This record gives sequence, C-alpha cells and structure tokens, in this order.
Amino acid sequence: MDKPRKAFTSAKQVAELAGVSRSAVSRTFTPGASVSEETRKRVISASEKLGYHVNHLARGLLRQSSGIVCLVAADTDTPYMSRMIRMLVRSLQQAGKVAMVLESSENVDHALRQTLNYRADATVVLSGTPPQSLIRTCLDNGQRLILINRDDQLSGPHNLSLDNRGAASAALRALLGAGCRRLALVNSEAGTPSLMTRERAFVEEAEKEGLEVVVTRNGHTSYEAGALGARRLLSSREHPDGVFCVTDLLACGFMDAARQEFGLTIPDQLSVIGFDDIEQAGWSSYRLTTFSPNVAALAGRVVELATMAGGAEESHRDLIEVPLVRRDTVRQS
Amino acid sequence: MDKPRKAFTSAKQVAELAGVSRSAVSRTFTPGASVSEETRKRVISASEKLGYHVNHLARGLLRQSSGIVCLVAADTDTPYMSRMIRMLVRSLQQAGKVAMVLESSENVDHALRQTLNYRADATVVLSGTPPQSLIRTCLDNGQRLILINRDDQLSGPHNLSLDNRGAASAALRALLGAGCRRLALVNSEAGTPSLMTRERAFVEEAEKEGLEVVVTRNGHTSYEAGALGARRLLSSREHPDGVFCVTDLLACGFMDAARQEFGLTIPDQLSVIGFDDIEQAGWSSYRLTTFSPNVAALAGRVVELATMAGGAEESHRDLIEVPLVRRDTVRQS
DNA sequence: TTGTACGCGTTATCAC
DNA sequence: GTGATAACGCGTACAA
Repeated sequence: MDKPRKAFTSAKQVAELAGVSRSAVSRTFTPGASVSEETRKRVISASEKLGYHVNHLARGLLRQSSGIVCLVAADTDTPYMSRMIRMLVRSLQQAGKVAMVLESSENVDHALRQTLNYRADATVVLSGTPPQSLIRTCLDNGQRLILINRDDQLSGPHNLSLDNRGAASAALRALLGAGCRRLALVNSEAGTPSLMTRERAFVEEAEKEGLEVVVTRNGHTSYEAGALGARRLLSSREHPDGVFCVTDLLACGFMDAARQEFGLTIPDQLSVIGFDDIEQAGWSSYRLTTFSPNVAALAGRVVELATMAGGAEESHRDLIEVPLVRRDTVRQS
Repeated sequence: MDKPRKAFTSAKQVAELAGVSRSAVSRTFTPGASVSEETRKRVISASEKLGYHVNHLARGLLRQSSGIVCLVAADTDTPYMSRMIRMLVRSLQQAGKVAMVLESSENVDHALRQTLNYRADATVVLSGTPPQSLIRTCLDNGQRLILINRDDQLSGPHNLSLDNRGAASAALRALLGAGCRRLALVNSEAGTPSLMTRERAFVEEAEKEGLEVVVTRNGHTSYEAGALGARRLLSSREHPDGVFCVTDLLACGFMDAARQEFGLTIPDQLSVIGFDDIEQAGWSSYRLTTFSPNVAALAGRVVELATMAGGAEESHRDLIEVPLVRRDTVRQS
C-alpha cells in the first residue's frame, strides 16, 4: 500500500560504494569474523555515508532467533504493571533483545498469534489466560513461553510467581501482632489468579487462628473499588480493625474513604496493609505498609529464561520473594 | 547460538501436508487473492494442524512495510508516560500495527538505531532529543519520524505538541480569577522542552499583567521534587498564594508538603494547578485542578501519521488542545 | 485457478 | 582475507 517510499539502504549498495563484495560487508558487522583493517574501514565509511543499518528482519530469517521478545499484558497503565513492563523492557534491552508490547485486553488470542507472526524468541504473558491449544502451538513452534503470576496449572510454559501465599501469611501475622482481631480483606471482582490466591491464603491462615475474615469484592482493581470496599466494610459500628487490601491501589482508595468519609484514624483505629509497593504507597498522604515484589529479580529471571540456549524445555516454576515494607499504616505494638 | 531448537512451521510444510503448491498457501493468507474454496479449505486445515502462522519478518522483506512501529521513551513508568504508551500501543494494534518499545534513558542513539535495524514503518520519539544526523538517516531511509512534545526546531520529522503555551496562559487566568496575587511556579531540573515552555509562557504572561513569578526547580520531575519545591517556597511568611506546578506529580508532592509540613489549607490559603491529569489527580486526597491532555486524540493523530501512504513527506506540526479540568484546588470566586 | 521461478537482504559455507 | 553461492520464508509476475 505504501510502496512508493524511499527504500532502506542494503548491504549491496554499501558493497558497491566501498568496492568490495557483499560478504565483506556482512563480515564487518559480524562480531568475531575475520576482516582486514583496510576493508573494514572502507565498509564502515561507506555505511555511514549511506546510513546503512543491518536488517534484523532478514538476519532473523537465517538465524533461528529474531531478537524479539513479546510482552503480552493488559492494564499496562497501572502503576504496578507499568513498573513491571519498564523493568522488562530495560533488562531485555541490556541483554541485546527488543521488547514488543501487545495489549491483551481486547483479545488474548490475537496478541499471542502476533507473537508467532513475528517469530518472537520468547513471549511473556503478564495478564490474561491464553487457551491451552495456543500455548501448545507456541511451544511446538519452539517459542519459549513465560507466564507471570498465573497460578493456573498450565503445563509446558515456564511459570514465575510472586510468593502470594507467603505474603498473605505475613500480612496476617503483622495484623495480629498489631492487636487486630476483627479482620477484613478488600479485593476486586477481577478474579485474577494472584489476587484470588492472596485472598484464599489470608482467609485460610486466619481460620487456623480461629478468626473469621470479612471479604468484599468490588469492580475492577482500582482506587474507586477500594473506596467502595471501605463503604461496605466501615458503615457498621463494629467495623474491622485490620484490613488486608490485595493491591495498593485498593488500599489507597480504602484509606482515603476511611479517613475522609468515616473519620477514622490510621493506624490507631484501623490498620491497613497493601500489596505491590506502588510509588504512591510511599507518598506522605499514605505511608502504606505493603509488600514490595522484587521486580528486578523477576525481570532478571525472565531475561535468563528468554535468552537461554534452547535445550530440554522443562517447565520451570519459580517463586519470587515479596518482603514486607513497614511504613505507618500498621500499629506498632 | 540457540540453534538446536524446534523451528517454526513454514508455508512449505503446510503446502506439502495440504498437497498444494507453496503459492497456494501464500494466496490463502493474502486478502483479495484468488483461491478456490476447495484448496483454501485444505490449506486452512493443514495450517491449523501444524500451527502455522505467516512469518511477518519474511513478509516485511518483500513488502515495503514491516508493520512495526517503534516507541522510543524514557521514564515509562511515570503515570503520564505509561498512559501515553498504553494509548499508543492500543491504537496501533487496532490499526494493524505492532509496537516495539525502546528505552531511551540509557542511550537514545542506540534506541534509534534499533529502530532502523528492525525496519520500523515509523518511530515515535517521546523523550530524549536525538542528534540531527540520526534523524536525517531515519528520514533518508524512508522511515517516518514522529516527535512528541519536542519543541526543538528540528526540521524533517513530524511534530506533535500539546498546547503548552495555551495551558500556561489559562493557568494564569485561573489563578488570577481566584484572586491570587503572589504567584509561583514549580518545575524540575529536567529541562524538557515542554516543561520549559510551560514555565516560560507562564512567566511571560504574568509579566504582561505586571506580576512577578517565583520559580523553583528541583531534581527530577517527581513527587519528591514537588515536596522540595514547597519547602523552598513556603518557608517565608509572605509565601505565594497561587502556584502552577508544571506536572501533576510535582503538584501532589507540593500539596502534601504544603498541608502536612506547613499546615496550609488548599484552596483557601493556597491555590494549586497541575498538568497531565494523572489518575492520582482525581483521588480524593488531591482533587487537583489540572490540565488534561487529550491523549486519545494524540494517539489517533500518531497512528494517522504512522500508517498514511508514504508520499510527499512535509514536516507536519500539530498542536493538541489541553482543556483545564476544574476540581477543588483553585478557589472559586 | 494453479504451479514455477525469481527476488527481497541476510548469513554460512566453501573454494581461492 | 576474500568473493561466489546457497539458503532462510515469503509474495508475485508469469506461464500454463
């Protein structure tokens, strides 16, 4: 459709200008190939004059690797997700790969197919659960597949998860340690695997202590949903005194509503714990005690999996630690 | 390096399984090509069995278009930038393109070269100022170049800018309308073109009214820098009563410090205006009056430029409107 | 409608 | 160290 546009410079043109063969040009740009200093100079000079850049599309055709790693995600403008993506993009770039970002909110299927169309070396799925058949297709085609925080029992792909259970358990201990007895949990209706794991684990651990947990789930995983949760939970006189919000965004909305609409003091009358350690959690209006996933470690692990020599592809399953960052929303005893 | 991995299915294999020629396969996946219903069926069936997906890399070799659009940016985890990127990724995807994200904070040069290596149809530069020579190279190679909010006078590429001057002027009018007389502006030391334009325009407009503006610039464009700005500005007894923060992030930090460290009431003792309309600006702790760039319109314009038939490439220069969203941080008179 | 042959820009292999 | 040649997976002009 857009045919009549200027074409990119090719190695052939460089070779002609430099008065050498095309292979000489290729060798010049291949690390570890043997070229004489003389020809090298002439090639470099010619390419700069012409603005030549090696065509990675053509190179990817020959080699088995395109250098592309796809990031499939939804809600990419969420503080947590955008941090994740940034870390992945940076780490991949430093490892000599490039990141292609696909939005999966509209259509996970389509996104994953794009992944195959572009012969990505690996695909990282951050949101959405792709159908098992497509997963198989990716794997069968030799494309590495890395699932983040999908606690589903899909076999084949690598699985990296945050230690949601461990965090939920630590949240409970922290709240109990602060003297909380009337526990609650704020969740959304998203039903994401990691969110549901946090909820279940927290409730189960509380049951072991003989305590019941009031659970509320509202709308999307957003600030507003947190505020809504507060309105649901705090209108009764015997309101909770210890709340685990499965996401910082929920926690921020919850706290704002608790303070401004119900006049509660945090942490004196109400202790709150979040999850994600988004930037806002550190803001002085919140100073939220929360779990801080080691995103850098996760990104490092992803790069490792995405770049490793393709051999026996056993399905890895890693758990990333999530330390608790104590700020000012849980009473110190 | 990773040779011994399973290879992707090729059209050849599909052709063999379906018992047709390779061109038949190619035609099946080319919209508007003439294939009989019979062969079409057999090809589709065979490709599904083999999990075949057209190789866009090879296709990009033939056609003039790779379908790839590069997004070059820094600070991609900032609320504003991540919203921008999300909109662009979505819009491009809907237009049948894919987005490749390059981090430019380390090395703008390298990022832009990657852009050429992957034969991107277009490149969108969201941060950083690439050297003019590289810009020329991109253009000469027929790669469309779209600069966002770079008010530099670079010729050649398309330029999309928010109406920073208009917004600064509107900010001044709003503050004057609220009865403010002691004006200040909070900026960072980043020196980004758009930020500097907002500052200059605000100061100039104020001068026309015979008013002086106290300007403070601190650190990066962040929450902390805003808090720092507050400490600089509010320690004197005759502190400002109307402040334009060139970014919402700065405004949030400024407000928190103003309220918590100086005990000021907003908007009664102090009016504040921000810029970007990040999500947090709407949170009930801030309710910030701010400028809300029409990101969707901008993304739409970008897609238009990135996908248009390549003809006479005149350097476009568009201004995107930035309406003021009135919330609760400017006193109503 | 279908198949054959060629070219897109690379790199790897092989003689020289 | 260098240049010819084959091959990668695909689209398409051409002939059938």
